Amino acid sequence: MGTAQTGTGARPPRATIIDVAREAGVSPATVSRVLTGSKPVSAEPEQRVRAAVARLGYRPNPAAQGLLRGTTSAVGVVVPDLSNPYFAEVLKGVTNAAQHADFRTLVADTGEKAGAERDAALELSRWADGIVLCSPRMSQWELTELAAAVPRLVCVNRRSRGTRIPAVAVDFEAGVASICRHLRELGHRRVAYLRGPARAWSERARQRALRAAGGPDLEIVQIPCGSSSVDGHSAADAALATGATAIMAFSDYVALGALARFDELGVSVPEEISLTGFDDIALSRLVSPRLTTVTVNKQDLGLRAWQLFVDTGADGIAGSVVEVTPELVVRGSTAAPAGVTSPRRETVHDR
Amino acid sequence: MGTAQTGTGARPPRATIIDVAREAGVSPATVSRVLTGSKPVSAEPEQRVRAAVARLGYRPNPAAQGLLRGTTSAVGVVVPDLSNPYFAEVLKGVTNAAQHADFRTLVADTGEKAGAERDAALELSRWADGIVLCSPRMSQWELTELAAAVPRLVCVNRRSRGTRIPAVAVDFEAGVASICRHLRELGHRRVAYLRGPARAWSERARQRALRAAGGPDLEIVQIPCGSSSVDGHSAADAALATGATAIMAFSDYVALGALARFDELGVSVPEEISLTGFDDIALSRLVSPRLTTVTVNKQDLGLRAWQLFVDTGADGIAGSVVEVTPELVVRGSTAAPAGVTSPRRETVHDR
DNA sequence: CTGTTAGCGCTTTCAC
DNA sequence: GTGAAAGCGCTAACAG
Repeated sequence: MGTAQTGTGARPPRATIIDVAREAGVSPATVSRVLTGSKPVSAEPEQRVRAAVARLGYRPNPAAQGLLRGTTSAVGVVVPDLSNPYFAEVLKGVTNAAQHADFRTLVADTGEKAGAERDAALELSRWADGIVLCSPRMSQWELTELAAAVPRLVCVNRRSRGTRIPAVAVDFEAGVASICRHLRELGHRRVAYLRGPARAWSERARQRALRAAGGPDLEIVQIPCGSSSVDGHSAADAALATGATAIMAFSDYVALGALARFDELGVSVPEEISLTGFDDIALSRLVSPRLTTVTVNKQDLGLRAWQLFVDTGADGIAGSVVEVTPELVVRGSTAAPAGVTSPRRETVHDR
Repeated sequence: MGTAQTGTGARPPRATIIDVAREAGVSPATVSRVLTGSKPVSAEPEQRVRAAVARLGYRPNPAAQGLLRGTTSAVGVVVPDLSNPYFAEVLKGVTNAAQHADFRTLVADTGEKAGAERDAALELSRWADGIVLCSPRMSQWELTELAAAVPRLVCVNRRSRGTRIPAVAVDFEAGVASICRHLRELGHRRVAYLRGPARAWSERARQRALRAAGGPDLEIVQIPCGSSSVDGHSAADAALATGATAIMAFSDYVALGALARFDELGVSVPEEISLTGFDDIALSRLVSPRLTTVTVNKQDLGLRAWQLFVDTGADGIAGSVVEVTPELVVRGSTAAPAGVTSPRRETVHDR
């Protein structure tokens, strides 16, 4: 159908509803009614309107609609780092769900800078009906302030006790506990923990779990590290120096960095040292040995954030918190420490 | 500053410019002039306006501004798959650049479905001043049609001969050629190529390069594969069965899948078989052996796409094409084939 | 069932 | 240098 003029030449000014009305020989109101279905229109004019819409390639101007309706049909997503597959997956989860509901997704990357989060969220919120804030690094106080300024703020991986901010969060305590249990069962007694960013709520949650899990039969040695694979690579030597028989990394990403370092050093995993991650990113099953970790459905996290966003009425009530419990997946990177003949369980729970 | 009411309770209806005007004892026009700087305003009223703005937490309604100005200050990015780190990086590049210019970024994920691209782009374009289309899988004809319907369409990794669509694209031919040269120099004479998606322009470009590189001293055996690591994992056996001494994968992601399969099979890389990727994603230097590949700055690709978007006037002229030449990085996954004592170059060009 | 009218929040002439 | 008024494109009241 040679309707649209192809390629070359000047672009026609975008058709307005008035153009369509004129073209169809009806009033703008009728066009609107056909398009929104807000009120019944008889068959014959409806046909003419639809034909005119198609002929002119008309699509309503969302700015005008938004101005009138007072909503944007958009949701903003603020993430610390799009390069991090974890956040990319969460974003994908939100986007897919939003697309399904005819919502647009706006995205902002704060470059891991806690100071940028507030402004990014505030700015995006002008253009959106609400914000999904991923793993905010900002202070509790700032977050509370922000929640007051933004209509419908939903957090991912950040629960705030005092407030009514809806959130979906991984149960980091449970995840860390299951890793600790696994290592203890294998016979490990001394574990080095590669710490995440101090400002991250998820790191503080992990610390709570470690305090609970640590004891006379499981000593935890803390190693400052970070959240990237480069951090893991750098911290690996210090972890090794502690004499621990197992290393628990803040995340899979960090663990992969440590694994690469061990490879360089000729330290074999899991024979000489066991290694665990957190999150189960795609690559963790592509490395050798495959990484024992705790699995989190990241897209699902995004989907649930979207649902909270929807549930949270525009009036700002409802403040439910969804907790997602991660599952341990035992793969090749953990084994009994050298010398311990605990029955190495070959039952890999993977898949 | 107890300005913002914190947390609890009902949200105040967002302040309008009229509220500010009343609060400051001036007319809305003056408020507008202060905020946009479109015309000079004397000092004293300006102070009162700024104070009122701060007190009320006023921020202009972008829908109203957009309606009046006819622009959205937003750019749409359409990608096949946000889970793919390649596209996540490109998106990050665009977003960062856009943020810098006070533009919002809208994102859509087409789930690798060629049929969804057109609709996603069209829909996003209603809300944006233009679209960055990443690695479109749609037909040339569809793309041309789309370019006519969307103001300012910029493609990433897709050049179209006949049209004036601005694009930034990796020089896949040069990348493939450099890999072929590298393998031939090592002494390989028979190479299996793991094919990408047939619809991808980048795959067709690779095929052109392979036709040029193949010959009596370098036989290329084509293996149908795909673009994911799972595809690479599945196709690895067939590639092995060809008797080739080296495998060239469509991308790093695919190569990592193949590498995992070789690990399962106990086939050692590069001793028994050499393996190459394409793109140099972050994980390729975390696996063992580290992957020989061709490096592409993916965020830079996004940045350049943004620049093209800016350059392309709203009138739709200018149709320049930027070509990015990738560089070979030789790492541990390639070596001379067994039996050939070509001087194994230990000079790793990495970093 | 359909057309006319008013107005969403803002910017920008046009007068003063 | 400032205010009044018109209008961006659309939808929701109102008439008819």
